[in-house]
This record gives sequence, structure tokens and C-alpha cells, in this order.
Amino acid sequence: MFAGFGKRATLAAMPELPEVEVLVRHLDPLLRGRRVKAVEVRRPRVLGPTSPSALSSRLPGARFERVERRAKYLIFHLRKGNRTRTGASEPSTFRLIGHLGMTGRMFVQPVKAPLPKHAAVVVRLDRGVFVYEDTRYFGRLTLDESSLAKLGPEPLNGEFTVEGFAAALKRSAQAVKVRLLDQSLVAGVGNIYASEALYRAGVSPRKAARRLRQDEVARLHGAVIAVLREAVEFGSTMPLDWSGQAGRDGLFYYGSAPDTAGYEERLRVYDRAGQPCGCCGTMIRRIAQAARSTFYCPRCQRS
DNA sequence: CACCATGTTCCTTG
DNA sequence: CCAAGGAACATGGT
Repeated sequence: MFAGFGKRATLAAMPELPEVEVLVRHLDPLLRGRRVKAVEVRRPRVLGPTSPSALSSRLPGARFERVERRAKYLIFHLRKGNRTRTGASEPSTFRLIGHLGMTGRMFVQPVKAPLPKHAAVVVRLDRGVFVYEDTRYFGRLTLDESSLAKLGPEPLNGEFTVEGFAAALKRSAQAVKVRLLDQSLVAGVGNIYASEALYRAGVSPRKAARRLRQDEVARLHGAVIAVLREAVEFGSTMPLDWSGQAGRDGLFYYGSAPDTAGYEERLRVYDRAGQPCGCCGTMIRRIAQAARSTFYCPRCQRS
């Protein structure tokens, strides 16, 4: 199916902005108009500060209106008609905030299908069952919106400007790779696309953020947008099965586009330590920064 | 058995 | 007060 999958196929799902975007596009038409019959919380920790009883009193009877994305978060818009004492109907809207953490998945499955082992929240609908499952339970499905307030500009809708990016980088002596993971600087970049964007821009991940020249800032800004946009496009070409998985391993961001001649691998440096750089042949290197892996080409990313 | 992986939040240190 | 660094969270794969 995929050439060159190798050992990377065993890596667990790692949702960053593009993966969440594709998931949202997948879920929106499935959930739109569906009414909640019941909710079952199997792992209260994933609700964050929201109590299981708060969720159980809010969700049943509500209808999904639409699903949207903000950074790596999913935002479910729901509407519920509240009855007043006079018997009149007073519709009220509220939002459910989802985050996949590192291993989370969300999908709509048939009523009769068995629930996955790590199902954290199960929402029974008028048609089908909406499941949030997460092996490590680092993600969230909650009524609490506080994390959204800390997010910086969205990279794909014009909010993310070169000027703002340059100003934010100037304030820090930290390595630029570490800064890219700060969601207040640009929201949605994770460990994989941070390495990819730096490689594409030809900027060393170790360079102090404030030392980037203007041309480097501009290239990095463009590279962040480009790698995310291309990943969304790539993921959009992958058919998802009923559980929301794409391809053999549910990892649409690994492997190759099915319609690409020669099955060229899409990620250039991530998880490629010891392999030759596709541009100059130098061995890709792996280093640790802020307790995370960074992959880069020491020749193409010298400054 | 020991160690590694991802994202976010919290705690400590300077 | 803020920047920066590191631990914790939970689980499974190697």
C-alpha cells in the first residue's frame, strides 16, 4: 500500500493542526443535526474541570450544529431548547471543547459496534454513537474553554503575520524550535511540523529566536504555513474509515500521497535520523530540545 | 526491565 | 513579575 513505511508505521497517532483539521472536516457532516440521547463518561479525567454530572445535565437533548477547529482544538457547537415555566421554548447554545492530546481519536461508530478499550466518553446519538477514545487520556472533551484564551494566531487564516511573528521571536533567547512549540506564538504547530518547517526554511533549530535575521523570519513564517497547508491537503486525500482512521495505520501524515508518482515520502526530516538529507545527502541528525526530539540537516540548516 | 514517544499544565528556579 | 527548564500525566511499544 505505502512504500517505505518501515518502522514509522508503528508510531502512535500524533495530532497536530492538520490532523485535527482533517478530523473536523470528517466529523462535521456526520454530527451536524444529530441529537444527543445520552452520555457516558468512562474516564472523568478527560473532562478536565467539568464534572460528569455537569456534562450529563447539559448534553442530552442537545443537537450538534457544526464542528470547527481552533489550533489543535475541536469546537463542537450545540443547541438545546430550554423549556421555561410558561412552556415557551428558549433555545440556548453552548460549546464542547475537544483536544486529542497525543493519542486521542474521535469518531462516529455504528450503534452495534463494540466500544474501543480506551473509550473515554461515549455520546449516544439519534443515529450512531460519537466516541472519544484515548489510550493515554491526555486529551480533553470539556465544557471548559479557558485553554482557548491562551492561543496565539491561527496560521492558516491570515491572523499569523510576519510582523507579529518577528516581534514575538525577538523577545526570546530560547532556541527557535522550542519557541515554535509555544501555542501563544503560533497556534497549532507541534513537534513534527516544527522540525519540518525549520528544514523547509533552512533555519537551524538551535538558533536563538532573537538572532533570526529578517529574511529567516520571513522564510520560516512562510514555511510554517506551507507545511501545515500541504499536510491538510495531503490528509484530505486520504479516505477515512468508519472509525476515522486513514490508511493501514490511521496515520495519514506518514507514508505517501496515493496519487504521487514514485511514492515520495512527505515528511523530510522528522524521524529520519541517520538517513541522507533529500537535498544534500548529509545525514539527518536528531537532538533533544526541551525534552523533545528535533530532526534537522546540519548542512542545509546551518544558520 | 528500562526507556522512549506525543501535548499541555503545573511547579520550581533564576 | 517573567522567562526558562523540567516534571507529571498514562499507556504501550521496543
